[in-house]
Order: sequence, then structure tokens, then C-alpha cells
Amino acid sequence: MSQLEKVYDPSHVEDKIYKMWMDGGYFKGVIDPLRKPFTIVIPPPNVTGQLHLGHAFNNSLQDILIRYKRMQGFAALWVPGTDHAGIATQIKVEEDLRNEGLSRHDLGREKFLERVWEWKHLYGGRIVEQLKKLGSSCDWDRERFTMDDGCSAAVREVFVALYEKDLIYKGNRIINWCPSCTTALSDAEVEYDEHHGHLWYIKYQVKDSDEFLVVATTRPETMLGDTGVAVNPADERFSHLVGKTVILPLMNREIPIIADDYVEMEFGTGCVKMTPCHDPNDFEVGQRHGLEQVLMLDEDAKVINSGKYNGLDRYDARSAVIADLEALGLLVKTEDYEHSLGVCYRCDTVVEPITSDQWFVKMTPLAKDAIEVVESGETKFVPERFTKIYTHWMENVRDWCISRQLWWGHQIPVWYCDCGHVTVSREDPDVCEKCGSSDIVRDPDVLDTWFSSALWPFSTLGWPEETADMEYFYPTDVLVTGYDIIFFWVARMIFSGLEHTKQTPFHTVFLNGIIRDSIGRKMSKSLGNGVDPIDIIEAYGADALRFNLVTGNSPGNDIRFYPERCEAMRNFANKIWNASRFVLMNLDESVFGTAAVGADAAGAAGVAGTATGVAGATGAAGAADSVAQSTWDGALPELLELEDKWILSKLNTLAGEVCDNLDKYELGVAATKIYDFIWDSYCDWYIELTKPRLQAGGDGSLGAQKVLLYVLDKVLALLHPFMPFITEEIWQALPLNKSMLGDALMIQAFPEFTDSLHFPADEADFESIIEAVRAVRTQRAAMNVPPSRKSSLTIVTNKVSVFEAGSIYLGRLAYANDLSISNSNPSDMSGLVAVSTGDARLYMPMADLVDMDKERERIEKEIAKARVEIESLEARLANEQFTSKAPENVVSTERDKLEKSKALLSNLLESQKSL
RNA sequence: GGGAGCAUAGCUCAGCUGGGAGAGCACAUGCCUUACAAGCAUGGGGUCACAGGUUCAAGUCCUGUUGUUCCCACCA
Repeated sequence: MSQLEKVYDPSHVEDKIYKMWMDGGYFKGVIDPLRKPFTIVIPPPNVTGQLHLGHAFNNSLQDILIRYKRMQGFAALWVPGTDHAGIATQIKVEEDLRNEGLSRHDLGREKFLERVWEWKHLYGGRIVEQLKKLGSSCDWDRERFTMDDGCSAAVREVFVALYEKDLIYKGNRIINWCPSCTTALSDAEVEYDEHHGHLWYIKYQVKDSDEFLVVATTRPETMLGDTGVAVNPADERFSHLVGKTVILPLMNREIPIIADDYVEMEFGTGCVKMTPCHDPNDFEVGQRHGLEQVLMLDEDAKVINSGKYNGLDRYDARSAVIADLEALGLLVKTEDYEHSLGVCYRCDTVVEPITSDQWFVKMTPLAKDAIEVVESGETKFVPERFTKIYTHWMENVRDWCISRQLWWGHQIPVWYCDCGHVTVSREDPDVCEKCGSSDIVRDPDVLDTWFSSALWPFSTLGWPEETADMEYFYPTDVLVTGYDIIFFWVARMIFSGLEHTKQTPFHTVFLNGIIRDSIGRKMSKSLGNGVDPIDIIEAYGADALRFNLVTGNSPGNDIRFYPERCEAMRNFANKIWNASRFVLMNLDESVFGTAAVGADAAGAAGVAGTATGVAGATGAAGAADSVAQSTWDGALPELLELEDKWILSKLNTLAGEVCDNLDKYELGVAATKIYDFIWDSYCDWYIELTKPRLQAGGDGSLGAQKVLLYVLDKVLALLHPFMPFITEEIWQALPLNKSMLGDALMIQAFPEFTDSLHFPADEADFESIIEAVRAVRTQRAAMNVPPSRKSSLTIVTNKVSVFEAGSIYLGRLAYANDLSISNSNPSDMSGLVAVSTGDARLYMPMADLVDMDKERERIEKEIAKARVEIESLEARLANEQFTSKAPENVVSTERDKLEKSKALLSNLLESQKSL
């Protein structure tokens, strides 16, 4: 009857289903006063970027949460968008230009920016399309870009507001300079790598004396900019020299010897050369002591202000300086030295600390509330341990350098006038606001990319306008991102949200780890160990990729990625596919009416059709049109068999636990439970159990069909957030009352726990049957009996009615051709092999197949084991400490165990008699 | 110099608020049992890093040790 293919092929399904969702408008976040909103904003990927596994992971998590909440009835909104990624994007376009033999300066600012926009239009859609391949249910009508008009307006508003509150200032301070990107960087944008370098010891002669001071340095070329030598005030070795001067070698400059606590007496020689323009510490010491500032490197890290060294690259200058010092006999010694070096997070170039005029955000006043809101629990981190990392950073944060010497980005809204006045304005001014001169020049710098990202949760919803979206969807709910950008992004969103909207931008920060390769290395371009998610999707399907990423790991932990693991997940998808195929092909047309027809229709439009190449023609419309319909009201049969209650009760428990896990962000645990239920409980047991009923026909068969379909429907809903494509594809084929339910699984109600389907006693009864079946199978396997060899089976049990209820399938599961169930031993025990469980003894006439001596040995062992178990349980229950202190349910569980062990022992002893 | 994570089956990892260890892959044996061989059944394999402690009860909580990874930090 069913024409569904035997093997699930995601490539014929996913695009079609995605289009169906889009056409249905199911991703739209709709303002509905009757519903609660649930909002997630995407961490905007770089507009020039390509999807990597980190994106795939992060966006899978977001999609799971948003689909779950949507199915729960929330007005779910997932806001997508991309980031202009100042440095990264500018570098790429400049690379392009370089291939044409041009630099950005050849084009000029305006032309260059045109080029970047062109680039953006060309590649900006790529990553968005890749996100769709993953199944991301974003509201694409609300897609934003950090440099679109709205976001730019937000940036402008924030800059001016902070300036007016005196929280933004311009200052000449020491900053991190990337000579390759030729821009300033914030502290967060510098990464520190261990580096083996040297420590050079250089002699500085004290003026008018034959004494020398020896300084140690890792960057000898910076001596060209030295303006002092510092010693510790308590250091008696040098106290007589403080206040005197030394002659700076090579430059022959007279510089003072000063005393400052910053100097550690034990380190090096106890004397530190002071280069205020090129070292953050020296800068501060210099400020305290009024040291002169000599800048000795320009923006390309070439030497300036240093006579014959001018124009040398910093490393050439280092060699030259060392050679000259050595020639003069001033180089005392050179030691190998391990130290950390700051490099640019975009291009890995060693950064230079340089004094420079830059714009800064004052952090201390902003950090205060941002700490408070996290410590009070108003904003929570999941996992919780990241709270400490965040607060520690926030408590020690320094002012944020926000100006960048780039062209691609939000240009700083500041205009300078010859009169000295600085105009900072929300609107582009024509004249100086003070003197009225039209001769004003705009600050050429742009803002740090993260300045605009920091506003993302509200700029995307229309702020600073008072939009309906802002009103309804803000604050957002959960921010899902990698722990590696807590400082760059999360922290800055929190203080920005608090400062500008007076609210925390989200109540939960759900952090995910880093994806590593199979041997634990970070994936990187330079290592070439990256895996393209699109390749994985093509090979195994998006559902398999998602399931791989989300199972087997816990929140905040890194993941090693094994493509082979996707195979297991693809197999799981195939398992569901075939189980569904089984259910569909067994539904009775006369009862499910249009159902069977509908199932076929969907199958034809979906898989069977695609397999014959018709898919393209029918496409998404085909799937939507062929939604299976049924007149079945969805009600369970009045008479539920034991196994029906068992599976329904397990499903019910599962639904409760999955909701619970998802609410606690334990996505992996939830996914694993669904996996186990589908594969183990539903496929390996329940479907097998229904086969005899389905073959027998009648009410029993119909009941089984309804339960099969009911459970499949619910479990597809449970699985849908994790594996959206295959679940939707199958659901479309299910004969349900879609006119009542709606046309897509993704908008069905998410199953939850209900008392009416909770049957613990029946579950336990059925477990007795499972246990008995397993015991028989184990014994047969031990005897090497193939399933094809049937035998009679005599079950002796005090749960006769339970086993009788299972008699229809017991024979099949235990490979028996003749079944007898009673509460007393068979009259003739000769030639029987027996296995025992707590509730039954099972006799098979296969004595000829076993070595009786070994069989006796086996039973002896089992008896001994049971006795040990009983002894231990009795001891525990006899312990007054245990019975009085342990909770009642634990004690009763132990009593049950004891009863069971005793029953098992008695069954073992009884079956021993037959040997 | 601070801080954090991790250490569980051959491999990769789950194990939520303490009640007697799981999955996937791998391995072994037997099966084409009419949904699925991308499958079914059965099995082997773990002093849960080490040492203390709390508790009636400890992979699970506390302390320390070792190994490992990472983050932060102004020691030239």
C-alpha cells in the first residue's frame, strides 16, 4: 500500500519542507496580546562569512529553543541578521584590491566603500542561505544588518547620548595598535600568545659618573623612545642615583632616574627602562613622574624620531639597535626568555602599544549596573560557572577604545572646527554649532564593530523608535552564544541594554562551547582542519548534523566533531522513517478513510515521487496540497491493552521529562531520551508487539493502529525541534485531522505530561513480560539456537493474567510455537531447560542442546548471586539508620527489590529441581 | 600570579537536585524474524584519576594531590 522508499533521503525533502514553512509564514513573529512573547536574537554572523560548524551548532541550539517555545504556544520570534564586521570585511576587500594592484587609498574613501557594499551585496546572502539549509526558523522578514539605516540610527543615538552624559571622551592614551590593520584595537581584541624571545641587558651610563645602570628588555628597539629609567624606591642599591640622569645610548639623550613602586626589585636588574609611548606601564609611570613622551614608531611600525634609525621596520630596528649596542660594548648579555606577546585577533600581527588620540567609553559607571543585574540573578548564565568569569571581567574592565582607523563601519558623528569646538550630533551638521563656521571636518574614524553589536537586541527591534516590536518583544528572552565572546559581546550588550533601555536585554545567557576537530584542535583556516557543515548536510542531512551536534555534550562544554557520528544520527532518521512507513502501511483504509489515500499522496509528493524524479515538478506545493487528512478524531481506543498502556505511559513520562530538560537547557539529555524512546521502546518493542494484533485484524488491530499512530504523532512533535525536516515530512503523511490541527507539525502543540496517561502499575506488569522475553532470548543465544527453530514454551508464573494478556505476541518475541501459561509446574519436567525471572519460570524442551553440567553450574551461580543480593538488601533494611533516615520511597524501593530477589531465588531453586 | 573546566567501557562522551554505572562507535556470536542489514537478537568489557572527609548511602557533595585544557592578569 505505501509507496514510501525504504531509505530516507534528506536531500529530496529538506528544501521542499523549508519552502513549505516559509510559504506558510510559520516563522513570523506575530504580535499577539493573548500570547506571551518569546524572543531570541541571533548572534549576527559576519556578513562576509561562510557557515562553519560553530554557527551550525549555535544556530541549532537556537532553533531547538525557538521551535519548542513556538509549539508551546508562545509568540516566538527569532530575529536574524548579519554583522558588518569592520576589520574582517575591510581586510577581505583590500585583499581583492591588492590583487588588482590597488590599495584603498588609490580608490579613496567613497569609492572604496562602494566596493565594500558591492561585496556585501554579492556575499552577504551566502551565510543567510546556509542558515536556512540548517532549518533555522528565523523571521526572515525581520532580517537586519548592523549597518542598515535602523541599526545605524541606534549607533548614532547611543554615541551622542553617551557623549552628552560624559561617558564618551577623546583622549591621548596608550592603545593597542595593529600595524597590519593600521588601526587601534580594544583590549579585548588583543590575544596573548606564549612566545620564545630574549631578554637583552643594556648598559645606560649615569651622567658625569662611571657608574652604569643595566636595564633588561624584551623589546630593545623601544629604547629609542626611552625617557627615563625607573628603580624601586626601597631599593638601596640605586637610591643614591635617584634624581640623577643617565645618557641614553645611541640617542645620546639625557633622561632621568626615577623611583616608582611599579618596579620589582627581584626581577631582572631592578632597573626598568621607561618608554611611555610604547608600554602601558611605562605610560602610567611616566604620567606620575612627568616623563617626556617620545613616539618612535609610526602607524606602520616603522621607526620615527630616531635619527639614523628612522624608516626602519621595527624588527630591522631591533637588529640594528642590538648590533650598535654590541659594537659599543653596551650589551651586557642576552638571555632566552619566554613571555607572552599580544597579537591582533583578526590578523595575528604582533600589536604595538602606542600612544594615540582615540575615543573611549568610560566603563566604570556602566559596569556597576551590569554587575548588579547578574549578581542579583536577573540575568542568568547557563552554565552558571560563567557568571564568575563575567563579573570578574566587568569589575576590572578598563575604558573601551571604540575608534578604529578604518573606513568600513559607522563613522564617528563628530565634527571639528578651527575654532576648536567639537560638534557631536544626531543629525549631520552643516556648520559648527558654536561659531557657525561651515568649515568643519568630520572625524575620519569609524566605531568598533562591537559598538553596534552591543545594541543588537534592541536596535533590531526598532530602537530608538518606540516601535510595537520593542514594546512587545523586548526584552528578549535567551541569548545563545559561544563562551568565547562573553567579553566582546555579551557583556557589552548587558551594559548597553541597561544604559539605553533601562532593562537587561535578556534574562538568560545560554552558552555553548567550541567545536574542535576529532583530535581536539580548534578548527581553523590555517590548520585546514575545518569541516564544512554544508558538506555534512549533503552527505547525511541537516537533521543528522543537528542531532549530532546537540547530543552527547553538555552546555558550555567543547565538542569534538566526528563526521562518522553523523552516520549514527542518519541511521536514527532512517529508523524513524521506516517505523513510520510500517505504521502507514498498516492503517486500515476503511477506518482512517482518506488517511491511507492521504498517506500515499504525501508519499508520492514527498519521497516516492522524488525518487522517480517527479519531485521537482510537484515541489513544495505538492507537499502542502497533499497533507494527509483523516476522519479519525484522534481519540485512543476505549480498550487499551497492557502493551498500549505501557507505551502510552512511557511516552507520557518522556513528554514530561523532555519539557523539564528543555526548560533547564539540557538539550542533549532531552534529545537522548527521545532517541532511546523511539528506537528502543517504540521500534524494538511496541511495533514488534503490535504485529500479531495487526495480522489478526478486528478491534485488536484497530486499537493497535490508533495507538501506533497516536504515539508516532506525539513523538514526532517531541522530536521536531531537534530534527525538524524529517519529522515534518513524515507528519505531513500522517492521516490526522489537519483541518482541525493546522497544516504543519511545527505549529502543533508540544506534548506535555498528563495524569490521564500515567499507568505505573501496567508499566511494571509489562516490564515483567520484557524481562521474561529477554531471559528466554539470552538462554537461546547461549545455546546457539537460531530464531528459526521454534519450540514450545511453558510459563509458570503468579502473574498468569499478565502473561495471558501478552500471549498474542509472547510466542513471536520468544520464538515459541506453542505457549502454555499457568501457576504450577508442568507435569512432565524431563528434557526441559528453565530460565527464571522474579515473576516467572520459563521452560523450553531443549535439554538436548545444553550441557547439563554447565547448566547446573549456571544455575548455581545465579542462585549464589541472588543470595548475595538478598543478604545485602536484608542487611540494609535491617539497618535502623537506613530505615529511619532514608526517604520512604527509597526504603520501599529496597523492599520491592528484596521481594523480587526472593521471588527470583525461589524460581531458581524450583527450576533447579528439574535438572 | 589568580580563576575555571576536564579526568567514567578500546575510542568519543552522557549521567539533572546523593539511593548502587549508561549511549554511540568498535569488538564477539547468531540471524535476510514480510518497517528498517543505515537492521534484529545476545554477549564481553569500568577499584567512575588518586587520597582523605561528610552521609544510613558518594562518579554524584567537601578538602587535598596528580595529570590535562582553557580564561584572565601591567612584572620590564
